[in-house]
Amino acid sequence: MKTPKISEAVVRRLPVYLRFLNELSRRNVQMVSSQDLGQKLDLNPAQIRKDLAYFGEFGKKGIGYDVGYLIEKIRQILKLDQLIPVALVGAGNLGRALCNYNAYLRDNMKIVAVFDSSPEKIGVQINNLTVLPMSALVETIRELKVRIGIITVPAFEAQVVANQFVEAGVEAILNFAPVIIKVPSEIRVHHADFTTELQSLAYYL
Amino acid sequence: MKTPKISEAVVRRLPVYLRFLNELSRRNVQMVSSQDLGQKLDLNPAQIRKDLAYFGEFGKKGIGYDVGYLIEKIRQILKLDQLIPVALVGAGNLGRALCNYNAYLRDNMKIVAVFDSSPEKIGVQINNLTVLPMSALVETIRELKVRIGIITVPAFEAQVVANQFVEAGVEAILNFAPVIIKVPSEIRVHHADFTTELQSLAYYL
DNA sequence: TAGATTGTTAATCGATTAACAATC
DNA sequence: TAGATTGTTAATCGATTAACAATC
Repeated sequence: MKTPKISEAVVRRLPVYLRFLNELSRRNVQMVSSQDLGQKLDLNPAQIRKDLAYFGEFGKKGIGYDVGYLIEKIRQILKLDQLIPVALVGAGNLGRALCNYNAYLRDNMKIVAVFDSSPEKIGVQINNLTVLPMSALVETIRELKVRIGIITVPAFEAQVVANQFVEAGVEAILNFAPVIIKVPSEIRVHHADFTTELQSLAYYL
Repeated sequence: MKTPKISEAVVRRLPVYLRFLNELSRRNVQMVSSQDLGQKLDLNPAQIRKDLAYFGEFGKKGIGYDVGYLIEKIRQILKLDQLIPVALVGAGNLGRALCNYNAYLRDNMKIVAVFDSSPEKIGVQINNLTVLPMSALVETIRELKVRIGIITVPAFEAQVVANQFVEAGVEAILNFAPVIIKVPSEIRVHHADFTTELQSLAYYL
């Protein structure tokens, strides 16, 4: 489990593997080959084998991969074998959608705090969480040991929220606002903006 | 405006350029250099120049790019100079969030129809659209000349919805469901699943 | 003119794919 | 044993970056 420069492309595929493996597990499938995986996930089998081989020898030659064992290993790699507290800022439609999405509960990620800047949102209940004011952000995040912050505020507020996350000691940020946010290099930011997604799709019409 | 094999990476950056150029335009900035852009967007200036050069000579040597002109050109490239009707299936939290997101209205994309399979959702008003039953999907999409379909249903329903989109003649699909959907190769699919996004982020903790 | 910045070619870097020995 | 599939090296492919002549 050392890190000999794993590319981002590899890391992004791991959750996709995990998701499908979980489905196989639910269907009580015991073993799976890189060929099977490749077919279902539209990926080259050699690539899948190579991706996994970065982290260890998880398969059996001539047989394939044990589904349960591989799930366990990928969860370890992604650090999903521990509870990861997440905070979200922006209790709008998107924010509420993410809160209600409990799919990641199974994978040990949990939104433990929700914040908003507008007074009429504060105190509102979302999925047994009470929306807190921005003034409570830094302290609450420190108390709850939040490691990942999600930003679902309008673009013009995103950088301010990011700054607060950084101040509070968050290690990674998932930004849904349509703007590039700047943070110190030791903090990881992923951008998940669906307007750019939709616009790039238009190119192929 | 011919297509000498433009890579997906290039196409994905164009909306990011466009977004920032729009902001410059709002601020009445006339000209911008690849250096400026690169700094703001965390990209290599040479890459930006190369990306744009695939589509034409939009800049002026020694000067930079005219903001308004570049906006116009990128909008043409992305086909955002015409109205693009979009349909959405799945009137849950995420679906409603996307409907309310009117940011893409400015960019000529418009959600013109919303569908859901559960009876209690049908007839509900979302942003002056009435949620329609799945049985109306194919006919409505053909009538409204919908070109892009958005899927915000649970994973187990996503493939069925995709099949209906294909039958109705949609040209591209944006899938938010956490599952790989299979469509004929002439139809473009982008996956925008934030659970995989969040999980890959955990790797970097 | 001098300084700046593009468009483009060449060099570098990195990621994907093919191939195959090892082995279950 | 024969067939299948991994782990891994080598080959290929593609994308990013550097460099610089052209030129505003």
